[in-house]
Amino acid sequence: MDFSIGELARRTKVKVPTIRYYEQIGLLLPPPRTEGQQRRYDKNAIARLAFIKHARELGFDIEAIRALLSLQDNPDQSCSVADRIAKARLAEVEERIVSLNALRAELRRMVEECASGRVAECRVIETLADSSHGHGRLAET
Amino acid sequence: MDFSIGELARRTKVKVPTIRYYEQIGLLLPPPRTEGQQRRYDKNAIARLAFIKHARELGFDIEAIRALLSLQDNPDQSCSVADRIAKARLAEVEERIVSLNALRAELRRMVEECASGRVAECRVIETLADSSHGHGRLAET
DNA sequence: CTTGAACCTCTAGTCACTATAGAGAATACG
DNA sequence: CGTATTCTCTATAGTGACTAGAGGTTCAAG
Repeated sequence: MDFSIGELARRTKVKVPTIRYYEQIGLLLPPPRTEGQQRRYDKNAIARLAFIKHARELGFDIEAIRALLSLQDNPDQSCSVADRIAKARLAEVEERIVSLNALRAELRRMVEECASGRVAECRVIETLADSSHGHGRLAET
Repeated sequence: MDFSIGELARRTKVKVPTIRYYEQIGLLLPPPRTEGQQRRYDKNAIARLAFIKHARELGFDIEAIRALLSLQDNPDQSCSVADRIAKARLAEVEERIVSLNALRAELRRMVEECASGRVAECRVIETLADSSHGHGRLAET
């Protein structure tokens, strides 16, 4: 019925050091320990960790997840906070897609125009050296 | 003809500490100093820093930029290395766009289905808690 | 009982900066 | 020339979300 951190890692596909890290920053409660101080988990831990994992995959940051978890723990509250967090994340993602599309366009142009000759006439290098590019923060990746 | 680090920062829109950082990691050569040990730059520094800035905006990492700069410094080499670096970056960006599109779809579904009632029946929280989601690393943002 | 995989804590490293502190240098104005 | 303001200097630490490593302990199988 209860199992080790390695088993939890296997079942959730979250790495062992990451689980310990989540405990350290307070996303996971410290579980009971064996006499030898090894952590023992139950299926509630799987559910909570799966929640965290899924939220991370969707790009929510730790603070957002902390808020979402506390909502999950208090199901009588209004869900407007959850809604707001999700909408904010959606807006970020949409903005990001726009700038990555611009990025892709410029990279494609660069690559297509490269004649694979000498650097002296390379469009890749030339494009980078060209200072007439006004875009703000395109990348951040 | 020569100017301070603050002036270079203003002209390239790269922050002063970032310029010093680039010097520290060897992307920019240490410039001459005044008697009082303040850095003095010329227009070559503007060009090089603009190159770096543009490459960063396109999401090239420091190591890639180091390679691109060394190509720029030796224009007789083949440009196939530059081509390869740019293509690799393009591939990264395209992969990223694909996963962000999947992300956007899931977030939209979440947000649309949220009836803004109690958390107990909130689709946002429910979706996150649902462990039947097999996508690998979607986000990383 | 012995082996060896899995576990423990703690510290430091990743990336590309950004922030802060405390001190000295340069410039504008009166 | 004095002084006030702004700029610059170095050095160190912090960011987010982990990941890697050292060095030691515990557990379960055989």
